Amino acid sequence: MDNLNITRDKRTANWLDCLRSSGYRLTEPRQAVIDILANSQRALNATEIFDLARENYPSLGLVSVYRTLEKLEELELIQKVHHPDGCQSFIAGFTGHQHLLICQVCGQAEFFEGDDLTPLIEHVSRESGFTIEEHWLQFFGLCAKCK
Amino acid sequence: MDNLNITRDKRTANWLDCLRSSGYRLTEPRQAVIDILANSQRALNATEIFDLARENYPSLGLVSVYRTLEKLEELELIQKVHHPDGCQSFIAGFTGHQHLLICQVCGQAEFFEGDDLTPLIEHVSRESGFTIEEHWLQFFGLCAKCK
DNA sequence: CTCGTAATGAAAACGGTTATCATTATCAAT
DNA sequence: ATTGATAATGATAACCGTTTTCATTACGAG
Ligand SMILES: [Mn+2]
Ligand SMILES: [Mn+2]
Ligand SMILES: [Zn+2]
Ligand SMILES: [Zn+2]
Repeated sequence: MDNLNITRDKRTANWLDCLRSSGYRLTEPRQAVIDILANSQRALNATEIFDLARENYPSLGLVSVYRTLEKLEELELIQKVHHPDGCQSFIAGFTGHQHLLICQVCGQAEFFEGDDLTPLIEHVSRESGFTIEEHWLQFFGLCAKCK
Repeated sequence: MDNLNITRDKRTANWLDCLRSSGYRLTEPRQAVIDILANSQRALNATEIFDLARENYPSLGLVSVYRTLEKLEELELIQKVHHPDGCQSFIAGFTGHQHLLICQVCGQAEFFEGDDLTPLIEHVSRESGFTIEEHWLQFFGLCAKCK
């Protein structure tokens, strides 16, 4: 629990550092957005972030949420999540190549790695004549709580 | 070439049959949309279909494109394609479990199968406590023509 | 503290999609 | 073929999430 809070604060601090060292100012609206997004277990869209952040910082404007999301995505601190009912939500991203596992009920998301698609990619590549440069892989299911 | 046209006509005819046997009427606007989509090598959005279909059927309304897409998706004749710059395009779907390979330059799409994600799914499942029920897999690259 | 300017929130504009509605066209029943 | 019920259409307006505009605020280097 304590441990979790330390983790949270570290991520928030890291994001703020990252903004500062990229020449951006550390403003209250940005911190309000980051506080929400850096600690969310699931992907959130602009309106959800807006509503949650305003609980602690009621003067926040929706436009600042959009502008902050733009910056965080540009700095690769968050990434867009595609979902059957909406492709405009964001989640804190790790570094490197990872994929998402999403709960269809509560939306809780986890990253996983360990996919070795190399043989499949080579096979499809040969078969199709394509040079394959990127892949999207995403799992959907029920988290431990929801099943 | 001839062979290709026969394939095209068959798919179009099949879609029309499918509409009819589902109780829908066979109208000219619907046929205009189907003519485009049933023969496209790449995913198209509503506006693209509208522009292409109006070349042969100029009185077509954009709203009819949206309504036809709705029906075709419901009948599982087409499927939505998610893409880094837009998630509102559609492509003719095959039956069964297949994945897309998309050219990043011209958009040409091919389906592939043969992915065996079972070991990975089991591993991630054990690790996370999730029950995994669905997966999305999509490859991006350069087609033979574009590389 | 001062000052240049990045960042903000309110409001308006924008653009893709959906809803409304009077008119038309399909097709089953004559 | 003709009819008639109504599904489907296209024009128009409404909708809603996102972006742009702009006067004001507040960050932070000096
Ligand atoms: Mn991977
Ligand atoms: Mn698969
Ligand atoms: Zn859940
Ligand atoms: Zn190509």
